Amino acid sequence: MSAQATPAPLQAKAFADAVTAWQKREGRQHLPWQYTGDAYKVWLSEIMLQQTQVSTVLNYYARFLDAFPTVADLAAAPSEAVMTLWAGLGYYSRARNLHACAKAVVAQFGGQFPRDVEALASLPGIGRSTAGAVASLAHGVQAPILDGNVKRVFCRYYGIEGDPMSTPVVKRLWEIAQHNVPAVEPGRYNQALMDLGATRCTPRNARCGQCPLMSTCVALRQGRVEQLPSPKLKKPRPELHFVAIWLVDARGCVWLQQQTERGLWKDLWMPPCIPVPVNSDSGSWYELVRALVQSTGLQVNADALRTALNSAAAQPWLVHELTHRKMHFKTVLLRHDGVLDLCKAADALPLPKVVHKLTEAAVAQQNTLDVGQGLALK
DNA sequence: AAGGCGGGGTA
DNA sequence: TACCCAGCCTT
Repeated sequence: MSAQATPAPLQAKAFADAVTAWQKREGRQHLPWQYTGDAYKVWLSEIMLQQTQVSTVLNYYARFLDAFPTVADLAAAPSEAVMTLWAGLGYYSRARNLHACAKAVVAQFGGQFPRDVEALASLPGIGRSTAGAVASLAHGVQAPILDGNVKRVFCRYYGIEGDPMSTPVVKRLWEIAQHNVPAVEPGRYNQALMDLGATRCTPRNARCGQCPLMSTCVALRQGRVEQLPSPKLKKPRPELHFVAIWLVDARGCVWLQQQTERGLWKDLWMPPCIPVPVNSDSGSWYELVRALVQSTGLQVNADALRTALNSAAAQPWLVHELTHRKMHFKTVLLRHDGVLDLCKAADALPLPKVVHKLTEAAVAQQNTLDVGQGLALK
């Protein structure tokens, strides 16, 4: 072998030893769910961390654990309490599955999370990767994980081309993950891979000089670190426009509806929102808004409605961006001199972030409005 | 196999 | 602005 021979990727045991030793020196050691041996804490953190960064999760995790110290507490809680604590974290099916999973753990496993990966993966909201994380991190079971961080580390270290979300690449990555996970300290090893992806093998500006795998990394040797994983093909996001009806009563309560259709923000509470063409004028909104408000039994003053619509139209669009669409809102502010039914405290309802934005827009539109008192339900 | 699903951190 | 994050479920 010549002096210039390029070193091959490490064998499984050497690979695991290298990253595990690195984790003990330089990995993350003080996250609140780490090294507790508590499957409930590991599971709760893993669900929250799906598609969500650590810094965002920390506060939600602490509040959840305070409200529901055990899986039995969570299982016994009302759905609305779970959703309200989750509100703002996004991907709300995670919260519904979280609650269903807690109930299943109590009903099927006596309140103890199973050690077996297959059993874990059969539970709501737990897929193959999360099952591997809970089994290895909480129970020391030899099980692999494959999240976004691990995919990036493997794609670079082994020089794997292709969309990392595509079926053939995912299949190969799982084979590597399965092959490399060690029998000894599998949890520490999995933690090492996640820490590497989060702190060294980052999407951009990777810190290869501080990586324990730098001497055998294919992407680094070939100068392709910034090119791998291969970029996903991006699709254009639909842009949707809505008129939000902000109907406030004499007490400052606001009319909200629970989203019952499957889809975006299901189970959460929002003011009624009417889809409108982007360049529509306020005159074309009139009949839609009038019919919607009258459907509640309230009478609508035509002049007041015209004024409110014109005021709304004069506002800039409020933009709310999601991964898969871009939404624009204008807020029509309407007053009701009486009292709307079923008033509840705002902090007892799950509201998506966009409702907080709409609240600010309504306050800005008429700064005498007090929206902090409660919410009217219809 | 493809699409839907939130919100925020980061460069 | 664009990318992407401790993915899973439904169709």
